[in-house]
Amino acid sequence: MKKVEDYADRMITFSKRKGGIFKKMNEFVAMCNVEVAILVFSQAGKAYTFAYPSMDEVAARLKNPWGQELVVKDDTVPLVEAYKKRRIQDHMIKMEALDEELAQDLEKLKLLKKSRKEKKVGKMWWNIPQEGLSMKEAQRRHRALVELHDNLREMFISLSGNGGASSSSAGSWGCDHSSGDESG
Amino acid sequence: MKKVEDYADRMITFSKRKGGIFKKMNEFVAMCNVEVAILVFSQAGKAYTFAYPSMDEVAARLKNPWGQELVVKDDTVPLVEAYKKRRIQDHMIKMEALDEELAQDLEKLKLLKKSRKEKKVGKMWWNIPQEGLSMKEAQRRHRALVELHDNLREMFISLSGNGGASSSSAGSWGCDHSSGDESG
DNA sequence: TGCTATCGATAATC
DNA sequence: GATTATCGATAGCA
Repeated sequence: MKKVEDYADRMITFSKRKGGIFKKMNEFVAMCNVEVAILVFSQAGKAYTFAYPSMDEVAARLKNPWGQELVVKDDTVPLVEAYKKRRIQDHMIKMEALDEELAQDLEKLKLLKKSRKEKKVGKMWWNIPQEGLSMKEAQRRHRALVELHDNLREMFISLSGNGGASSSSAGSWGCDHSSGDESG
Repeated sequence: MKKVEDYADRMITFSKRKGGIFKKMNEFVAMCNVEVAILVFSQAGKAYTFAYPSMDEVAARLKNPWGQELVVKDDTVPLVEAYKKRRIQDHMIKMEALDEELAQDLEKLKLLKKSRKEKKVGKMWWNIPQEGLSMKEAQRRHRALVELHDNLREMFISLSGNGGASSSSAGSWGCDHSSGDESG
């Protein structure tokens, strides 16, 4: 959609649409029982807010969420299929190589877990940057974990006989990210 | 407007409407050159946000409007702060959960390696699934891992510098509850 | 601002 | 999750 070039027209459009949006928000809030806070700045620097029940309440909800449960989808299905035994010889060889890598992964992960468990997670989450857990370390940690899972992946792929290639480091799977999903 | 009583129906409505709002907000932002931040809590206590250009930018605008013509409530600033903290906490919780899963994986792998040295290799392969490691599970975990990493990366960027990487167009939606507040 | 044709969003249904 | 009829939102105008 195109930007409204004329300033006066844009203000009119802004006014109208803002009304529509706020009205719509009222409907949504009424229908779905959510709490919401909206903050809008027009080009004039004027602020408009919409909040239910109130800005304070919504902010408080952030600090004290009543549903702290993290939802992890589990599509795990009871295994599975017949494995192609004739490939076993090949896979055994690969497994030998995996042994070494796994040993390394184990060490990496141990260190990572150890250093983090010593600090209570709940108490330091906003101190992370100060704690020295830098971006670099996060990346290193990620790499270690991904390596481990890549090894796992290849192992399973080989075992189940599905085609599969890459083995290096970065995630090569389908990595769709859905930010928020509630109706699953 | 009536509240949707049935939970399942409400979730569907929520899903659809959040899409609509998301789209509409994009139009709004594009047409009228406004800055906007939306924060919504679903009934599950899950937070969804829409921000343009970013939460930080909008929050900053509160402190530094080039035309401070309007009196703005003070509680909107803690709102953004709380929002940041909440996001970090969510990620840490996810990380904890992942740790548990990874620890389990590691145990199983240890057993695998161990028993492989003791027994003859040939017997182990098709027993892996029964050991509790499934392909789907590994995939799921890997996806979670990659997603987590993305979140962490964003988190660190947001915390360390004021990079201001926003959810700009994609990101979040939400809806629910009644009544509202309009200033304008 | 109020009115209206048009367009888009949604609810219902599959 | 997709399709569609209906209803609401909006752009354009006075």
